[in-house]
Amino acid sequence: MPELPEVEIVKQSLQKRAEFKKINKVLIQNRNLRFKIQSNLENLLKNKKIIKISRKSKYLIIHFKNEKYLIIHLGMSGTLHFIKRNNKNFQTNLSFYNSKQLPTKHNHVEIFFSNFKIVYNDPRRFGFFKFLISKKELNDFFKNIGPEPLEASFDIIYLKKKLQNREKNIKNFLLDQKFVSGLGNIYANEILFYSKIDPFKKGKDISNNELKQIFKYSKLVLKKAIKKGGSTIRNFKNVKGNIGTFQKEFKVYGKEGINCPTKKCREKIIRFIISNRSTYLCKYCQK
DNA sequence: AAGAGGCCCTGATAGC
DNA sequence: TGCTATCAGGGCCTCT
Repeated sequence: MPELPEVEIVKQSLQKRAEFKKINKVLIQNRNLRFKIQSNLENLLKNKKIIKISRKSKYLIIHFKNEKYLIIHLGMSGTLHFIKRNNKNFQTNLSFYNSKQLPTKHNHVEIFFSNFKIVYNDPRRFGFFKFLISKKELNDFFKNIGPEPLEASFDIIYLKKKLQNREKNIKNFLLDQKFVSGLGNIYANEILFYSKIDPFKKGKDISNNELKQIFKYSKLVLKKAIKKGGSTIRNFKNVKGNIGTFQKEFKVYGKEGINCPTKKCREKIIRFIISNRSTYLCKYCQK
């Protein structure tokens, strides 16, 4: 589910419920995520109090004291579920919770607090958990991650410098986390539609005016998506929490064959594949 | 070095 | 009903 706006929404609800809370116990059902979960993660997290929860691009960062961090990435299909304890006899068993909303399969990690637990579910297992033991490890982890569109360092000068003389098309640039972080396939498509730029256009061919459009709409689209609670598509049954509505505002993503939403434009949205990712555009509006 | 594509994995859906 | 093919919100790795 997660591009920057969706991870931001998850972060906000995590903050509300788990910030300043102590982890009592961790149960790992399946360690084989994108990277194998380290064998001592349960011990590392046991009895640790969460002092802060933040987000960097599509990564969640759980902060503990003495510069210890847990990175959580949701991959393509990762979700976090909050399950309240409803039984005086606290048991580390899924069946002891009112968990009708919880999927029955792929609940890989359970993090127990005194009155609730957080369950990590991920059918495709492209997500991961990684524990970092110093500020330096944290900095190193993010050293190849570029600025988010909403950060100050993402400005016209930066854009121009990065795109000039480059053969790579602008769609791939927007998906390249080293160049700009937090965007994924949905928002890259949407931003290019708003900016009226052909996704196939090479970095070196992007005009100054087009740079301004990318600058403007990458911020605008993300802000609006966050405001709408993110996008919820391909809703997994029984999953609660994914209540975003930005998918209702998609202009081109998933709209193949639909009329272009631009007033007076009579073209239909078409779909191409760029680097194995579906790319939607109006060939009349996007030049 | 830069850029494109393969691949990790499961599930939903479409078409026969 | 049951196959098969295709597609999916990410990103690391390998090849050219």
